[in-house]
Order: sequence, then C-alpha cells, then structure tokens
Amino acid sequence: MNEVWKKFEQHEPSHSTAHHLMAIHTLIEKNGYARGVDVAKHLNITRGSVSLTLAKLKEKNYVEEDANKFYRLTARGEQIVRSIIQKRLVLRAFFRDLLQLPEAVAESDACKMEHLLSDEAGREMQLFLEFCLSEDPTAGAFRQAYQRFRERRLQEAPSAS
Amino acid sequence: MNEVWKKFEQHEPSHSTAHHLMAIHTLIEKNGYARGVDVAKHLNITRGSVSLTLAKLKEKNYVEEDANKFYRLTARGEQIVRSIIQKRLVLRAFFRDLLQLPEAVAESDACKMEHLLSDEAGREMQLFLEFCLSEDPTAGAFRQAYQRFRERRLQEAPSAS
DNA sequence: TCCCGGTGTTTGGCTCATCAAACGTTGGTT
DNA sequence: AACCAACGTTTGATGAGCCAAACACCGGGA
Repeated sequence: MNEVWKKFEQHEPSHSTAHHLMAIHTLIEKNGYARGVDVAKHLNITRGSVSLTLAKLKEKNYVEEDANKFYRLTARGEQIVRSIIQKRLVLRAFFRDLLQLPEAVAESDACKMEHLLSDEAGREMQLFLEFCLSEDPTAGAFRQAYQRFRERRLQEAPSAS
Repeated sequence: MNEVWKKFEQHEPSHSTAHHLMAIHTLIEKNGYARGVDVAKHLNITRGSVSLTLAKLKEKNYVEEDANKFYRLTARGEQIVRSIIQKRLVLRAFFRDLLQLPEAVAESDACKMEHLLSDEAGREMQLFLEFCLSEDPTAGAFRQAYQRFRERRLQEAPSAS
C-alpha cells in the first residue's frame, strides 16, 4: 500500500554521506585541505570510521584523494554540497526569520532535513522566502499582520496542540 | 566541532518506528484491528521484520498486544502518532498549497521529514500556514502578490539554481 | 640510526532494519 | 482425525554506520 516511505532509507545522499561531503568542503574552505583525521575531528567520529566511509564515497565518485591522502570533492560531490548548502540556508532562514524559532532549533531542524528536501521544494522555498523577506510592501504588511495574528493566538491559547 | 548532526541517528522516533506506529493507527482506524501481517502488508515488508520491530516497540512501551496478538498503541504511542500526523499535514499543506509543488512531491517530502520536525517548528508552521491560507485580506493580498512575483521570476530565469 | 608521534587501515563487534527461509501454532474443512 | 492455510517466530544473512583496538607506515628529532 504505502510505497513512499521506503525511499527514506535509500535516499541519496544519506545523512552520513551528506555530512562527510560537507566536512570536506568546509575544511578545504577553512584550511585549504582536508585529511581523514581532519574530517574525523570535524564530525567527532573515529579515523577508522572516516577511512571506511570515504573509501565508499570514493567508489561512488563523490570524492578523490591526491598522492598525499588529501581529499577533494569531485564535480559530483561539489554539486551535492552546493545543493545541501542551499537547502540548509533556506530551511534555517525559514525557521528562524519567518517562524521565529530560536536559533538553536532552527539550526538543528535544518540540519536534520537539509539532505532530504527535494530540489524542487528547495527552489520553491527559496523563492517564497525571498518574497516574504523582501522590501515589497505587500510582504511587509503580511509580516506585520502575521506578527499580530501570532501574538493574538499565543495569548488566547498559550499551549494548544 | 559539529555536534548537532549526530542527533539524527539517535532521533526518536526513527523513520521506521514512526511508520510502524502510523501503520497500526491507520489500520485500526480503517479495519478496527491491526495484526502483524496487516502491518507487514501495509508497510510492504515481511512478517518476520514486523515481528522483530514490534517486539522492540513493545519493550519501549509504544505498543501493546492483546491475547490474540492484536496490536494497540499505548498512550505514548498515540502521542507520537498524533504529533507525526500533525506535522505531516502541515508539511504537505505547506508544500502543496503554499509552495505549489505537485501533490506527489509534497507527499514524498512530507513523509521524509514528518518525524524529524521538532514540535516547536510543527506548531509555528501550523500557525503560519493557518494565517497564510486564511480569509484575512492581508493574507489574500500576499498570496496574490507572491503568485505574481513567482511567475515573474520563473519567466526571467526558467531554470536557475 | 633508532624511536616515537601522528596518521591511515584493518579487524571484530555492535545496533538498526531489513530479507528469506525454516519452523511452530492454530483454527477451519473435509 | 487429518490436513492445510494463515499467521507468528526464529535463524542466518545483509548493509549502513559507528566504536575500540591493533596494526602499518612515515617523517622528524635526539
């Protein structure tokens, strides 16, 4: 009956894959290189685990390593990282700036979902957010009206499910 | 450095757990009962797998079974199901009605994320959606303005990342 | 030169969630 | 009473990801 739910497990990239690729990207941005031990420290897991995981990601053609075991992202890896970064930013902004959730919650929710959001949804969400937070007077009026609506609601029912 | 990302794996409930509980709920709603084989068919997995998984969920006090092996949700299980249903509905409506994504994409994205969204985010999202889709004139104007904004954007750049 | 610290790899083990297949139990038919 | 079909359970296996610990390499002091 239900077929959609199974796609979750096979979802490419997995949460782990996503964060390994993101780690390499971030480390190269920051330090100019990314070795296994750097990835391990960044993700707070062991070198052994990183070694195994990155070997698989190498086979899948997401990452490469040079003669000195320094990791690089392939074009495919870069593409995935770009798409995840876009979704993370959009999700975080949505949660924080539109829904007014605390920074930490916005961050955590965005991190949990960033790799699962479809490309289409990522695009549409960005468009939507762009308009919502724009200087457009309608958008501004909307934000103010929502603000009032929300406060009224929270006063009426401080904790309704 | 990064500590948030690890919460994903330990996230309670897991995707699998969520769908087992949802299956029991749905089947009882529809048929009045839920046996192992019903859950298996509904989730499209084997009876063996269901047997093992539900044994664990019984230990975690999410489900119970009566003398005839008919499953029921405990109060804790019910609570989780309610929270997931709420998030699924909110997410689906957000994707479909606000972002105007195709039904199938909205459904699939909602299913992937429903169990990961925090309660706070679920609540705020529902509030936001309620206002956006309400009869409030400001909300109506906003929807129209966004519609125009979106179409303008899609004409300008039919496929920009 | 010898050794040690930092790094990568390998191995054995663990949990979760799945499968296939064998096995057990039970209730209804004949 | 005998049997079969439906159902639950158990077992051995798989694949992802993780850990700890042992092993392997390599380069820079002393």
